[in-house]
Amino acid sequence: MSELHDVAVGAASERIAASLREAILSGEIAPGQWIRQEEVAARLGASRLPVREALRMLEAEGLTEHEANKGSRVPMLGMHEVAVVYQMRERLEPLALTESLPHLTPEQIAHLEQVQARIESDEGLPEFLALDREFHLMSYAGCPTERLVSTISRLWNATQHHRRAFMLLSGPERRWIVNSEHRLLLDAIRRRDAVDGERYLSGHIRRTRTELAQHPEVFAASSS
Amino acid sequence: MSELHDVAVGAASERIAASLREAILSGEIAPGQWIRQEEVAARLGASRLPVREALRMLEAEGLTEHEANKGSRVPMLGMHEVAVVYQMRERLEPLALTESLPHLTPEQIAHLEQVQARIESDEGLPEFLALDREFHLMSYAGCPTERLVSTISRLWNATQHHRRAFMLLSGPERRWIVNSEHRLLLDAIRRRDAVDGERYLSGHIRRTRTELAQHPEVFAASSS
DNA sequence: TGTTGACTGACTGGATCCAATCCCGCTCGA
DNA sequence: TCGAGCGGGATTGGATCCAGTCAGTCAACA
Repeated sequence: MSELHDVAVGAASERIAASLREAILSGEIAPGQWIRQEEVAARLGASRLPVREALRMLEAEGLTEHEANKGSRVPMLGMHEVAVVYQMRERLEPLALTESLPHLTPEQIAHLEQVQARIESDEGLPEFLALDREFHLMSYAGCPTERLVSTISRLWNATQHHRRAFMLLSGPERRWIVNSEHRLLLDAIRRRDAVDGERYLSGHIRRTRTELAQHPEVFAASSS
Repeated sequence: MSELHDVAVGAASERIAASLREAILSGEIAPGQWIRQEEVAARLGASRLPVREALRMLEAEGLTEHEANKGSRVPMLGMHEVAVVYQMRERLEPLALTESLPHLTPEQIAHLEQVQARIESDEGLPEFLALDREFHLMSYAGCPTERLVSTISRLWNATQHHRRAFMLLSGPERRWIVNSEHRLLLDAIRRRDAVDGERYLSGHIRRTRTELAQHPEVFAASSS
C-alpha cells in the first residue's frame, strides 16, 4: 500500500503532532511565535480538535507551552535556563548511558559508528543537527527505562533552537572537537565501559555548555 | 464569592485535571486501572472533551499514560524502573537545591521549618506523604528554572504510589531516620550551603532507594 | 471438544457548531 | 494631549453528534 495511505491510517493527532514537531525542530516555527490552531488545521486538512490534542502532546514533549485562552507557542529560553537544561543533561545522560550500555546490541553499536562516520563526512548544518541528536539518543536505545530517555529527549527539544543558532555562528571549524569527543565516547561504548562513558559524555555536554555561555547573542532578549 | 464559584471560573479542563491528580496521588485510582473518559465526565459534570484534555495534561505530568484507541491509565512501574526514577532524583534534585538556595527567602525557609515540625509531630500516613512532598518541593521554590522543578515533580508523581505502599508496610518506626536527614538538610539550607545540601539530599534519596529495593512486595508483578 | 469466525457492545477519535474570553483599536471626556 | 471605558474581531474552550476501532463473547464448524 502507498505511503500516503500509511500516513493516513495513523491517528490524525499523531500525524499533526509529527508535522508540528518537524516544523519546530527544523526552526520553521521560531521560539515565541504563536501557533494558531485554525491555521494548522487548515494547512494539514483536519479539524481543530486533533490540532489541540497534538499541541498537548508537544507540550508533554517540552516543545510548546500553553497559556489559557491565548494559545500555544514555542518557549523562549533565556541564557540561564539554557545553562540549567545543559546541567540537567550533564547529570541525566550519563545515567542513561550506564543503563543502556549492557543492553546495546552489536547492531546498534555498528549503527552508532555509521552515524558518527556521517557526522564526520561534514554535511550541512541541518544534517549535522539531526545526526548529532540521533547519535546521542541512539546511544541510550538500550536503556530499559522509557521515562529516562523521554525526559532526556525533552531537554534536547527545549534547546534545539540554541544548538542551531550556536552552530550557525560558530561555523564548522570547531567541529573537530565534537568529533574527538564522540570518538572517545564511541570507544567507551564499544568497550561497554560505563565509567569512561559517563566521563566523556558529561565532559562533552559541559564543554558545549560553557562554550554556549560565551555567545550571549544566541539567546532571546529578556524582553519576553 | 464562594470557593465553589472560584473553582468554577477556572477552565473546566484544569478543574478536571486537578481532581484526577488528587485522586491519583491519593491512591484512589490505582496503577494499572483504566480511566474511562465518560465516567469521569459524568462524575464531574462536564463533557468528555475537557476530560481528554485533562488526561493529556496529566500525561505531561507523568501521572498517566495513553494508548491509542484504548485510553489512559496510571502507569505500573516495575522495580527497576522505580530504582531508575530514584537515581534520576538523586542526580537532579541536588542541582535544583543548588539553584534554589541563593533565592530562597527567609520566609520560605521558615515555612520549611514549620513543615518539618509538622512531619515530626507524627501525623497519619496521608499527611506524612503530603508534607514530605511539600518539604522537598518547597526547598526548590527558589529555583528560577521552572523546567527543572516540573521535571522533578514528574518523578515524584511517578513513584507516589510506591512511597505510600512502602511507608504502609515499613511502619512509622523508621521515620526517625527521615527526620534526621531532613534536619541535616534543613540546617544546610539555613546556612545556604549548597555542597552540604547536595550531599545530604542525594544521601537521603539514595538511602530511600536502597531501602525500597529490599521490599519487592511494593512493586507490581511483571504481569503487565 | 477445540478453534475459528463474526457479531455486538463499549469506548475512543474526529467534525461541526456554539459560547466565552482576550486583545486591539477607537472614541469620548477631562 | 492623554487616559479610561468600550466595542468588534479573532481565537480559544466546550458540547453534541457521528465514525472508527478494539475486545470479549457466543455460536458454528471441523
